[in-house]
Amino acid sequence: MGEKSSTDMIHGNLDLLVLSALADERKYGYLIQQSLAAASAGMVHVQAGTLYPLLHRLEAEKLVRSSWDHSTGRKRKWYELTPAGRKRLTHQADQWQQYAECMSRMLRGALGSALSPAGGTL
Amino acid sequence: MGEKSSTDMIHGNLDLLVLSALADERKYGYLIQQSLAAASAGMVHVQAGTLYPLLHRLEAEKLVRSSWDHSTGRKRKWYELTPAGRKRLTHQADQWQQYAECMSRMLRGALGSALSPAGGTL
DNA sequence: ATGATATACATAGACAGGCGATACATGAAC
DNA sequence: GTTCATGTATCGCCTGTCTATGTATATCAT
Repeated sequence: MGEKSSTDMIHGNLDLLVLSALADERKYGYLIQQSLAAASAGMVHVQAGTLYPLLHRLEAEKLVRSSWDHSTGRKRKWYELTPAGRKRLTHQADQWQQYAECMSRMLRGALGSALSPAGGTL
Repeated sequence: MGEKSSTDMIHGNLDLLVLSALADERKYGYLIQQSLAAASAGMVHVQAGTLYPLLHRLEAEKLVRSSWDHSTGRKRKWYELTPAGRKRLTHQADQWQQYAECMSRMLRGALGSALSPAGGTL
């Protein structure tokens, strides 16, 4: 019930993930969704209702730019990183790394105690 | 100023951090605040307006239990993990670890490309 | 051909977590 | 006696994510 899906931890890092998905090549929304799912081995499911507004926001912030492709039957909106977006990607990835290491350190310490609690409540 | 503070990434993991702060010994709110800041070398600043409601929520979920101490001049509300809380801590820490590794893998891949972009836009 | 499913984009409303502001009370320092 | 650190608490706001819904085309099985 109270279980939080792993996608819950994503909060605040979705920008980063989407940016990272665009690092190697331009992609359209649906493709970003698929490639994130693939790259994360199914851990990351970005909902369409989350992704598209997010993409619009990134574009408004000039971190990505888009162009429509009507040549195929299904219209696709291709997104690519702007230089600013690429810069943001590296910066934010770096920040995340620092944060993750910090968390790991803290959790390692706590888990040591968790296995042998002071109160001996177990 | 679209800069997000590192505390922004905390979203959804604050429960976990607070739980971890209580792993080794019982603490009261203000002390949790201080010890998290110390353990994270200043990276994690839990606001009072965030912490206390969170603590109440954890207690409602039976993950922690509290008791007032009026013996000193300043009244303090001491919190300690329940067995359920300890279980949640280990479980959630494990989940986080998996998630973090996943993120790291994805970012490493992306950053490789970020330094040598396909479009050569740099 | 008809209907189900996958592709593809989009918006709207609800919800929850975290933040800033504010409040109040005690103890210590000056 | 006033200022600062301690200590707990609530409220309203913002933002990010989710669910539900809507539209339209391509593909595949029946």
